[in-house]
Amino acid sequence: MISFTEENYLKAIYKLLNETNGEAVSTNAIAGAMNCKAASVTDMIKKLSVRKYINYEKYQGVTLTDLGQKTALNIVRKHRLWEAFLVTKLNFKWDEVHEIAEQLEHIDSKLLIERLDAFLGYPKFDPHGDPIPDENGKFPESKAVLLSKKYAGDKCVFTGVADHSTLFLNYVDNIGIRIGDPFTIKSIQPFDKTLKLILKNKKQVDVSSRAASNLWVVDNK
Amino acid sequence: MISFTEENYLKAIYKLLNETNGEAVSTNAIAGAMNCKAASVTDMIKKLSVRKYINYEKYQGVTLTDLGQKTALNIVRKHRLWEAFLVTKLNFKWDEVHEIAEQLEHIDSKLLIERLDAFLGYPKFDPHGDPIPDENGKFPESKAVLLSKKYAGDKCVFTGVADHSTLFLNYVDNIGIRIGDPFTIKSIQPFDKTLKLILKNKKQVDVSSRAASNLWVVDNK
DNA sequence: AATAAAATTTAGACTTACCTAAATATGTTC
DNA sequence: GAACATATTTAGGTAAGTCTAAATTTTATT
Ligand SMILES: [Mn+2]
Ligand SMILES: [Mn+2]
Ligand SMILES: [Mn+2]
Ligand SMILES: [Mn+2]
Repeated sequence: MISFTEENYLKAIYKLLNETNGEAVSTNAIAGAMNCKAASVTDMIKKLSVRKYINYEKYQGVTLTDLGQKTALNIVRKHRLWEAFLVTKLNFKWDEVHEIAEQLEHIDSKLLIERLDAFLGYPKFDPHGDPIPDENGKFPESKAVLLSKKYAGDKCVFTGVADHSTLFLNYVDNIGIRIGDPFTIKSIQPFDKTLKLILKNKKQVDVSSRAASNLWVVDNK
Repeated sequence: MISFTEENYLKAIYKLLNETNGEAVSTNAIAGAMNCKAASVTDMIKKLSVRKYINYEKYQGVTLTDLGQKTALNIVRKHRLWEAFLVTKLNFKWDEVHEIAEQLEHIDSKLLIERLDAFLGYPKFDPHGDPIPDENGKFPESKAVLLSKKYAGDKCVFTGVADHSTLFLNYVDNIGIRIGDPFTIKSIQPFDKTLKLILKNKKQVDVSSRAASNLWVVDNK
């Protein structure tokens, strides 16, 4: 049996490995993510290593084994399915679901997740546009790129956020775009790269370069 | 903050107090319910007593304080709402939900439970016919009595089970009665008190005295 | 290559929730 | 009301997960 704490470490290591593009994750980085001290991390990674969830050599950081990756992806899957449930069935806002999903992701029942997935209609993305891996850990295809990479005249569909903070989510709410909404880039201010967007309701909004680099979009047609 | 373990102790004490009709619950009884040793119970009840969840005097057993009762009822509420969710929304059978609800009952979010309750249409009873207390710990009215107390000729509606074991739940499934079903007691065998029931589909079934004392019913008209 | 700085590990401790074995209190029987 | 049986508590210990402080290794700088 795997404990909540072990699951949280694996999830943290999984996320950090994404940021390092697969480079071994440092003890300090894990301590930062887990909000604990490096000494505690050393204890835990020794244990996870013995249990074959991670590859670990003293002073060299860690990577996930296949078992560790599979386990981490299952937690990510559960987290995102529960977030989808909270938003689509229980009318939560997308900035209210993360904390609750942090708890629900540890519920241990394969059947429950199968049934929940079916109940939700096998969603491919969560309320923040994050892809939901299937039971084998496979992610859905996605051609999303950051809005900051696009050009004036491009027609896009808003598909997700890279920043999950309440501050940013509220900012996006206020702009008036929702996941799935199409828009056109009217112009990009040469000086500071502020984008002027035309939304589907014809309204125009300015989006800072900083904000644009936290918005995922796909081409529209 | 209250731990999962503390919550489980309070729930166990709550259930045992029901069985003793309010008489102080013994250390051994709690150990039996919690599947642990009496010495562990003594440790825990000292702690729960310090935290004002229970009334405890050495060697005299325990009762719940108002805080303890309120806390226990909230766990019962969550347990039963989650069971209702699993059965009515995720198509679980009534004998499959208890273990999962044992986990879900510890999820900590007032808003989640409010939303879940609304999503389910404010159910008053769970899939086993057990009453769901409201957010103030108040139970719905119920006039249910055990089938074993009824007489030949009585018309009843089946409202719940007193025994939650898979064995008994499957037995009830096989008899062919479901919660909410009406039936008439055709006769009661004088020798062993076996009841002969006439179901709504005209089928007749025999129900042993033992089974009848685990079936809750209300009068039908 | 030597030294300084930063990262990591080790050592020793604390808390929670559990255990066994021993001590003590309660209750039951004669 | 002794003596025995049973229930409960106390004493001392373990494992998980955390901490601080000290030791060690790696990395960066001169
Ligand atoms: Mn989240
Ligand atoms: Mn998400
Ligand atoms: Mn149950
Ligand atoms: Mn139930």
